[in-house]
Amino acid sequence: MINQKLPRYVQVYARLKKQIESHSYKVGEFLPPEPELEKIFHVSRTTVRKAVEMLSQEGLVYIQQGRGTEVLNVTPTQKLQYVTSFSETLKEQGFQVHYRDIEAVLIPSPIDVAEMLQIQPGKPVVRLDRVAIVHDKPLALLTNYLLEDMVPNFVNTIKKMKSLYEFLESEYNLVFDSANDFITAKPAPKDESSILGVPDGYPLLQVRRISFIKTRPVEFVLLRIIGNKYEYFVHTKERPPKL
Amino acid sequence: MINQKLPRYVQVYARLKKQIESHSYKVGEFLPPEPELEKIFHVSRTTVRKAVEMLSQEGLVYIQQGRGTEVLNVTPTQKLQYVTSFSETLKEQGFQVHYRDIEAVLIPSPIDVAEMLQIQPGKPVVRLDRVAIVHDKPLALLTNYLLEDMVPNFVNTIKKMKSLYEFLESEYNLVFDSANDFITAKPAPKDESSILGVPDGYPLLQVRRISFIKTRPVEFVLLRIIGNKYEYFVHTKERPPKL
DNA sequence: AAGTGGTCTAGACCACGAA
DNA sequence: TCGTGGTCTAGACCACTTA
Repeated sequence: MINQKLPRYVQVYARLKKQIESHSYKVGEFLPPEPELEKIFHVSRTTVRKAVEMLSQEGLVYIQQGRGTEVLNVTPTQKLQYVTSFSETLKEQGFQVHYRDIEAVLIPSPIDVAEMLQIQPGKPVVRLDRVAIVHDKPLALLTNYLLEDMVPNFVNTIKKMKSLYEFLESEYNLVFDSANDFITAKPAPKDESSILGVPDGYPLLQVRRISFIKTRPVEFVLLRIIGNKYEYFVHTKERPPKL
Repeated sequence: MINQKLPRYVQVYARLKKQIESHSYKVGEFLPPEPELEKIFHVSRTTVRKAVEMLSQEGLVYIQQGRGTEVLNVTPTQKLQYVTSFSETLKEQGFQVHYRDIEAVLIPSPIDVAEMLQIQPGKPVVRLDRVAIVHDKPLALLTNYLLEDMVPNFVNTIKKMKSLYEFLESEYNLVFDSANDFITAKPAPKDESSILGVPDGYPLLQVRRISFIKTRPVEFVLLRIIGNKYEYFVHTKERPPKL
């Protein structure tokens, strides 16, 4: 076993997940009842329940009191409720992305960016501009602002990079814990439309993202995607209990 | 107590939430440690932890091993990670919405709708069209498709209705458990632009929603919102463990 | 070293769904 | 009625943060 140090409930979760994805447990069937799972994995009820709960959170199973835990069909778009980068999302959907016209500069933070990142205006940030290319055509413009002290010497090291988030993790050991996205539609201004190769005023899907490490905002992203070429997927869950 | 029948962890959750929202526990402060909470509420550790976990899921607190559980600042936009209707979302943000040109018809399901709802094409569905009005101006077009057998006699009963979801709950005892949204930007076609009062081809934020009860799709919604007049908010969380 | 949250157990009883 | 998942307890030990 590679993951000897992982908590038991994670191990149970992983093994169940593998069996679901390999169709050892087929869609529409039920998982073994919890007392069975206790015996199978030699763990307590609590541990079993936490593992199954994780599967449920991911949308892999549907738990019903009195009936059992049903295996659901996993659509590939279903997994995107976690913090992922634009390029990872596209890769999931089978598109090869690369970036052109990459440019990184160290600048004093503009007011709006400073506000988003909850820092003093003028505090240095790295601004990274890129054009996302899919099938040899521009799909989107990306502008990232990163706190300079989180990514020292960033500007000189980024020349080739497939995914920013993978780069940040490998080079700086930075992983975002959560993110807030604000999505809207807007007409493409002249400079953006010319780069993207669409008519002036063409609809763009604009995403403003603030990324957090613990509770601290460390990145602000402005994404402008050609409308009708990309869909943003969101899964929403049941409400919290009414009181 | 009104909620005598609720599980204890929900009661603990509710009381903690109330204290956070009334600033009895201030932003940046820490909740009492879990052993303290056990004593305060006279419950076991498990129960305390489940309650705190719920607060964390809602983004009200940030739990840190070895440090404590920190109270976070709650922005009003932060609560929208649950299934809500368009009008409820707008109301949260302080906008008064009402609907005009409400029209409901019983029709055989078109192919694309049938596909979304996983039913036979032609199976009867209720189609509901509305124009959402804010500040006396059109903001969005809404088209809902509902399985006919879920909402018998719907067409004759909807004349006045503030929120469809509230209506469905009170009249038919229908509450959606989850929903999938697909968001994109598209140019307004002629018929839609004239109703919305925007130029032909103006950017619209389009949301396609499939709503579920248990695992069964029961509603398909097509939302077309005037770009730049509305922001769709999404909070994404940490990833599941790497295996 | 002390105190926090994280994991885990064994066992009990309750609530719901199907037969 | 029986078997399922849901709630809850008391207690133990581990892992992390801070001092």
